[in-house]
Amino acid sequence: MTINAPRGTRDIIGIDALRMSEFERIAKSILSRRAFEEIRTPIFEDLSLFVRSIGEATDIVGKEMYVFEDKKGKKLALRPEGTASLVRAYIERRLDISEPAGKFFYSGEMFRYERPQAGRYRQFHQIGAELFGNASPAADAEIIITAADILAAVGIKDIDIRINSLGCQECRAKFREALIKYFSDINDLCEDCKIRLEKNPLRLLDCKIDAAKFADVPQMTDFLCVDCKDNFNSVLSLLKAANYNFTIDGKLVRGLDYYTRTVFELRSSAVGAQDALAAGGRYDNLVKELGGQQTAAVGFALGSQRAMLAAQNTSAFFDKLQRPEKIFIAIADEDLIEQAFAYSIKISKEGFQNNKNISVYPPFSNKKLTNQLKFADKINADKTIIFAKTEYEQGKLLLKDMQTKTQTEIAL
RNA sequence: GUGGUUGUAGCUCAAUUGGUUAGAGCAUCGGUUUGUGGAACCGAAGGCUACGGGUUCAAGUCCCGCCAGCCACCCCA
Repeated sequence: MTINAPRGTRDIIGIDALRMSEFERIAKSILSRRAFEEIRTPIFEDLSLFVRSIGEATDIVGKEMYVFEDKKGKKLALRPEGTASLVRAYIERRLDISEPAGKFFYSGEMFRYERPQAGRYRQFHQIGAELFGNASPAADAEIIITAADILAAVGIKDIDIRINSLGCQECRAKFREALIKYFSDINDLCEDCKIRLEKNPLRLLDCKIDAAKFADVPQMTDFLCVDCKDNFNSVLSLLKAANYNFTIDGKLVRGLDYYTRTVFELRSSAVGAQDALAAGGRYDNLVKELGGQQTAAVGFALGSQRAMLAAQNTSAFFDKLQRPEKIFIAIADEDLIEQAFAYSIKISKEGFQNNKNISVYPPFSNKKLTNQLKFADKINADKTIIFAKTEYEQGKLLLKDMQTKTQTEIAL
């Protein structure tokens, strides 16, 4: 009986692993140029952290978390997203006091028990950034732009930036009431919408079945208070000033409870229904709610596998990759195996010390030279160094260029 | 969690509609006289048809279950 990878997980191998590493490299390099610092948080946390930050009523907390008890009966959960952990660390290390304007990013695996689909996995990789202590619309704009830049840098075209404002607690409450009133007058809501009306009326705006019935639904923008409205408009002007196109989407609401004011999603038509490649927003109350100082915050999270899926134009990617020069060591005479082996170890070590971008394949015995050269081809070796008795006794090796088929002698 | 759909060799697919021993291409491995590669030719290996039941003289093919992938919903990155 063979054992398979659990549902919704996968082995990333070969070219996909390369792409993944390269994607991470590009993202980190963009983030660090915008002064975000990396932070690595635990992969599991106290269950209550997620319940309090993401919200008890959300699906993520309600039915998608991997929850378990440790040997002392402590309730823990595999992280379903990154923001909660980061905020926890920010408060725990008292960065809200010592470094209130901190800018951080993370890159790692998240876990959600969902039904898998292309671009949706139970273990998935996210890269995200959080910008603390800055309530300025410029912070919102920078976060959105940074997420868009990462996607663009890996060759994703036609990124649709959707943006909305959820307002502050006051204006959201008014909007919520108006929505409840509006929807209560509609009789033939779908089953899901009836539940949403109870749990989270904002989510009705998202419904794909009933959307047609909501032609004259109240718009959030009409309920924003003066401050929130100014703030939203400033974010939009900043995006325009930096030449980023966007669509205002009054129906955009996010599934996590902690958002305030700006929310956004970056979509691509290059994938199926799982088209949100990155998303995020402002959450000015979360740090305080989790026990820190009142601290403004805004961030995004980006789904790496989804981004990979959307990045069909992968050539741009690999153009940037500096492939190492592959060197294969062959032996024409089997009794030179020890010398050849030691030599291969030696040059790979020197390559590391001198920072030379090479990869060395040590020799193996039992094979004819013909087969060794075939193998060199298969692995796409650039050079083959052959240990041959006659030349070796003169202190020489044969260096074969696999592309040009030319062969020269080199000193041992 | 709901509905739909698919599952045959490492990969892409066949198998005359229920009928002998499940085939092919690519990939793999070996060989073509042994110190020189990509081609060509010859050969080999590789399958309890995802898994488990059932119907039938007979099941890769039909039925049920189960697992997994995909599509949409739900949700979300």
